[in-house]
Amino acid sequence: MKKKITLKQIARELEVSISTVSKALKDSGEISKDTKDKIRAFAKMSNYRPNSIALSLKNRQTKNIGVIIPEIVHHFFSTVIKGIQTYANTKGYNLIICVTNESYEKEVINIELLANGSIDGFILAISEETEMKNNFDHLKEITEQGIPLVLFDRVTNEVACDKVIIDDKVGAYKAVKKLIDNGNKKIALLTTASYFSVSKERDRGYRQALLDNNFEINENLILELDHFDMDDTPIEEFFDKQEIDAVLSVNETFGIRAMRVVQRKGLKVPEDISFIGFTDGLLSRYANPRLTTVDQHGGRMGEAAAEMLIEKIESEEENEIYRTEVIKSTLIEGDSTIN
Amino acid sequence: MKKKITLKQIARELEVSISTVSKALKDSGEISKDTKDKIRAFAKMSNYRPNSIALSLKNRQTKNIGVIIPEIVHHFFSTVIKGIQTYANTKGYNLIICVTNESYEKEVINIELLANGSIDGFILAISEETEMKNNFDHLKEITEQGIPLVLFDRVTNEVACDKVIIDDKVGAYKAVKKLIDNGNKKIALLTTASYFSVSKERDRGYRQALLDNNFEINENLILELDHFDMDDTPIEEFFDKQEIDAVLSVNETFGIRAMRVVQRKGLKVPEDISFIGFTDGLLSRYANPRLTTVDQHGGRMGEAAAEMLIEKIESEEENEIYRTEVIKSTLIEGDSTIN
DNA sequence: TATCAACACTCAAACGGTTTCGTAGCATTT
DNA sequence: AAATGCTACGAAACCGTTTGAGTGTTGATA
Repeated sequence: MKKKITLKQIARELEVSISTVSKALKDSGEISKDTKDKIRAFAKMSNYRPNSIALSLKNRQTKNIGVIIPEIVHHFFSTVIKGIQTYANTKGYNLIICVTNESYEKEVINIELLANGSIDGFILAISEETEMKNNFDHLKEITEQGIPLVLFDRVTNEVACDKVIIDDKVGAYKAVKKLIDNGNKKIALLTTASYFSVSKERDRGYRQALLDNNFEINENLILELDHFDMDDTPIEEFFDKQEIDAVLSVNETFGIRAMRVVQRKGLKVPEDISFIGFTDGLLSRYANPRLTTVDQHGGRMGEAAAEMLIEKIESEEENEIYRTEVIKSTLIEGDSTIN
Repeated sequence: MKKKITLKQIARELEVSISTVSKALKDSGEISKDTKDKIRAFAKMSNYRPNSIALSLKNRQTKNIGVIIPEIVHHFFSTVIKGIQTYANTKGYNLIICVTNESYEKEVINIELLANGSIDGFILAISEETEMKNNFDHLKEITEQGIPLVLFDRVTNEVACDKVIIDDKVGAYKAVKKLIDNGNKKIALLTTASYFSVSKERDRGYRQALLDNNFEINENLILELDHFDMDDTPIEEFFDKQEIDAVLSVNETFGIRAMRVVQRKGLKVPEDISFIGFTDGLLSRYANPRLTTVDQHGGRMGEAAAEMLIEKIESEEENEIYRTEVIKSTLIEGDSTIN
């Protein structure tokens, strides 16, 4: 087993000083060609690579980005990570990824763990529990410490930092508009509990589109579901108690599940009832029929977030100007709506 | 903005030496109670946390694990990551995740980038291109440098290290056995190009099961597909040219796509034709009918890999004894087979 | 009254690099 | 011959922490 070689060892071996070795490898003009060649040959032979920890300590930068997300087995979030990776890699940054499992405590712990010099900045989507508690002190603290932070998707106004979101409201609006234009009258909304920032925006878009088109808002047409409850009974009851001709779902799974429920009831999609979901993931793509969706462009969000963060990290001045970038959502026409 | 505070600053502020501060915070017996109390109070007040980079340099351990995977927007791999996280977190390790996009070059680069002291060990699934090239020098190199390495899922015998795999062959065998027991006669296999280690094993299990039950192996019943080709024509032709009453697919997507093709042809699943896929992901769960699958237990694989790696990292002796842990796959009965 | 241990600290080296400054040795200028 | 300028290298500080060795003061012991 050949251990990692250091400058010191090279220096001793070649009987020069450590600084000479360092300078030679950096192609400094201070070192003669002969010495340089000798040192470089030896370094190459012994496969020398500078220790990145030592560099981090010296330069006070780690070239690591802390990415904190609520869930990883999740199409949208993994897409965002991919986007972050793509951009970060071109800039020489690595990703330290922590999953909070939607827990407030884990979010706090992970942030504290990384804020001690392990990373140059954070990219984070707020966990459900944190949104519920509405407590963002841990985030304020890192910004106060001067650690750059970019929030994406699940954001809050409480914290002054860069943000990347999609136009959830507009996305929902466009979806409902399409359903209305197709002649649908009873348009339902499948959503999650109302304290989630994204659901809230989508809910707003839904209502706005209805109002703008002279529809009345019927609260009976709005069904709140729980992520973790896999029981379809509430969905069945919802569709049993009233006639519905179109559905907007704030995510993929509710949409797919509802589609199955109505299909089992013998309805045809999209002839009898139309569906539009959020998130253009695998589920939507492989659904039968292919679900029409509002694409959130997770990849682009990730890239945007990474770009904003790295810009902040590498800029000298401490400007306190924060931007919020809005990624445009797109309606992807599948076969669950009439096109 | 309050910058991170260091031992040196505390020392200056309290007019003691750096070592006194350090020792006081570590509750050393060398320091008097009075001084200790004073220092600890100040440290707490100023929210002191030791710089983890400095500690890494000193202790020559980073408490970071490098995880290198071919793809992240992928149910199986993200499940594995989750498993790794779960175990690693309990041991105080963080994850640095790199995605190779199935590229050999990216695999090499990412390994080199992290092998310079950034991580204490690697968990890795070999990229497709690397499997194709059959070149594992970069992996051999890190083991030679004494950096612990655990390979999972996509492994090779060329590299001496710990491994975690599932019993792909047995999984496929059990699946085919079930199809045979259900009375099916024409059992097809949907697979990928043959140089992928996992496909190879699943192929073997398929053949073995057939042979053991006195079936002839008919190469016409085996269809090789490309991941990235979304065109269903080859699948359609495959099912057009012959009668098939059961299908084993080496992944989810081929299975779901084939199921849709035959459903469009008017066949009923599972009455007319049965399907079993590998990977129990969202797609299978939300498919219509719910796909019967061979569950690979990605989470357990991840946990096992993390456990093996951390054990190696934290063990003093350099034993050259390597284990291969085999995770048992389970047949999850959905509605795409007769149960 | 020396001697010695205990106490409560400080010093300095080390981890592996980078970088500023200093200087020995030589050649060139005046 | 003295002053100057280059070249090519070394010494040392620094990043933030740990830790073994060293030190000055006190009180007890022989």
